Amino acid sequence: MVKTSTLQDVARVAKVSTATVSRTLSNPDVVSESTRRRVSEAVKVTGYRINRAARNLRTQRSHSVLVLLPDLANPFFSTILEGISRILSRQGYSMLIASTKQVLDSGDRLTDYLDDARADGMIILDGGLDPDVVEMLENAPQSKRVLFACEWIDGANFPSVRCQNRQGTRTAVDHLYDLGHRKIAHVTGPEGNVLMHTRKDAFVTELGKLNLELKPEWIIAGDFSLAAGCQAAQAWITLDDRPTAVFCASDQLAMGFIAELSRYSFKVPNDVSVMGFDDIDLAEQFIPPLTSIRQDRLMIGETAAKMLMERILAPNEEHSVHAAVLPVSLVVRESTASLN
Amino acid sequence: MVKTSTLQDVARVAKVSTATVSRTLSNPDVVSESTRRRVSEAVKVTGYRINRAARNLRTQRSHSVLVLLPDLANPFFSTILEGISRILSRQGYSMLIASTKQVLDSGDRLTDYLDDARADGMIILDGGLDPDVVEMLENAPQSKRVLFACEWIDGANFPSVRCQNRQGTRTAVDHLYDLGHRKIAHVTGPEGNVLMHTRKDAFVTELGKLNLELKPEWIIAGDFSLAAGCQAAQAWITLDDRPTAVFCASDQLAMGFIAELSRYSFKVPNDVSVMGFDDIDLAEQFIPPLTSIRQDRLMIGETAAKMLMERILAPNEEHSVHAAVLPVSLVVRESTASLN
DNA sequence: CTGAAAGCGCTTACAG
DNA sequence: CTGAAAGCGCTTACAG
Repeated sequence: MVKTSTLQDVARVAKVSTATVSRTLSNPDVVSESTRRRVSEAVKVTGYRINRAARNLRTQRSHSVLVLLPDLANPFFSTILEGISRILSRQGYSMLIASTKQVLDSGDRLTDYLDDARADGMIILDGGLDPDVVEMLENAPQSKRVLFACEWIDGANFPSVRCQNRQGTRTAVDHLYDLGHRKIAHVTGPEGNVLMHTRKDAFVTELGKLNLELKPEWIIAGDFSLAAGCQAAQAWITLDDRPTAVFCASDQLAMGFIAELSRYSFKVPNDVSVMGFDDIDLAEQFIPPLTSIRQDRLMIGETAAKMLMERILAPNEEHSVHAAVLPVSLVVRESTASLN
Repeated sequence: MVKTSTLQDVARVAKVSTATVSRTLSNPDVVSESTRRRVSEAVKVTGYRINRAARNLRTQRSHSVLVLLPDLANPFFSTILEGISRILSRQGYSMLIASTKQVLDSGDRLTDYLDDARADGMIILDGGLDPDVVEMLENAPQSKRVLFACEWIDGANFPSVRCQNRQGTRTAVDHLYDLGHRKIAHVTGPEGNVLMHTRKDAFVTELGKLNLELKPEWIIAGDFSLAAGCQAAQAWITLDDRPTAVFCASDQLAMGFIAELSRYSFKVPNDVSVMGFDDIDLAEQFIPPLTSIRQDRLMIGETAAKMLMERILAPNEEHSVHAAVLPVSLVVRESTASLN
């Protein structure tokens, strides 16, 4: 372990006080031109790097943000992380990652990250927190630095970023309707999930508006996963009166659905139109390429990080945006077709 | 911002010194039973949480590890992160994530993370670092705390974790051979990538061993992506003498390859057997389900984290394992079939 | 087993 | 514009 140089070393070389070195580095305008030169020369000579642990302790800031995922292994989140990280690193902040399960299993509380000076704020991508965990978050003195993205907690008042789930669902149903479909099924996300309810509700509403029949068995319970999509396909197959189109609450569901159908020699879109939600990267390469509702995950991440940073850097200001709802768009590919 | 209680507060309540509180918390065996009780009572009363910034400064440890990815948006890495995170959190360490591009674009040096007390070590999942960056890492005083996973740097001496790339490639070729294929093509990873070269080299060697013909145009340049897989399919289609089997260096390549073929009405595996490498989650659900070489990404992550933690916690010991090479296995599904 | 004291490396009011 | 000094909240040799 080689000793790295400290502010003291720089001060000694530049023949100024450590206060002046610190000022030069963090607020150059406030020192004289010649001092600035001497200090930056000394920094170069000594190879000085600021010690962030020391700065963090002194400034009472960790300069880190925690991103909490339901599941680290879920690829849905990668692009969102990219967006978050871009904004954070631009502000000199680091991105800490953890999964809800790991944090809670280890006996830690979510608020510990804020309380023990590990993170200045957190972005939660998991709307499935237990009510008592949510309550603790709400009552935490630091609750102003907690923000939800993608999912959110109904009834709680955290700022959040999400996509237009209702609008996207309407667009999906309308697309199928415009293709001539009148019997449309929905494969849902997991029970209790806020996105599942929002999309299902919007689905039912839109069918009502269009005066379409909706048999109870046309709402097929799923959970966003490939495997659930496969099971949903089984359910569809056994129906007496099969819907001619299926709107799945996620692309993974749609892919599983189509994959399973093909094992039973059903053709998509010839035998049934299928569409998803999210427009993940693979949707385009799937066979058939998947019609989907696109959400801009990079923008979700960037928006969430910007909103959180505002709250961290100016905690006492009023922040105009409390919930950012980002646009979605219909991407028509080959898994949906006219009813003929 | 509510004031959280400090060691001082706990000491006052427990009527002991801060030294004793600190000891009780970090090394309970060394204090008396009664002290232990008084302190833990005081901790409860005050709601004390350790301030990690202070501890980090005092102990000269950040209690964080940086994981460096080539690209945050690539889902290949998610399970590896899960594995790393499990081990780290068990040791009270946090996981910092950044992408090579972002770090270097921001003007920071990779070694800054180690030098400025942000991270105690780093796991690099990017074998494509520029030679000057590698040189800087090697010469850094902290180079003992740098470890590569999945990919590595040829010629550099960092500890690393990887899968059996050669063995996996041999297994893939043998599988196709056993099915009766004698004309086998290979779609490679990106030029310059260490996995690409390893797998290509192993492929050529194995074909040689089996006395199989290998025309130069049967090695098709790719880059691990879906899009490259599509292009490779185009290349395969235009061949006069088409190989009857194709070994792709990644599952994404294989999926792109198959997707594109299907647009030209070629059937897999009837017209050509195709297999991938990695066995990503989706491989099983693809149509047809993809034959692949499975690498255990969870174990890669866990092994990497364990090896790094050993080096962080016992920097002066000799560490027996310098390179961990983890087993792969053949997963036979429906994208490969007997030549008939 | 316990306490007094030093010190990790910064930043920042305060005074000049 | 600059410096002396205090202090962020811990841990740990040292002494008893």
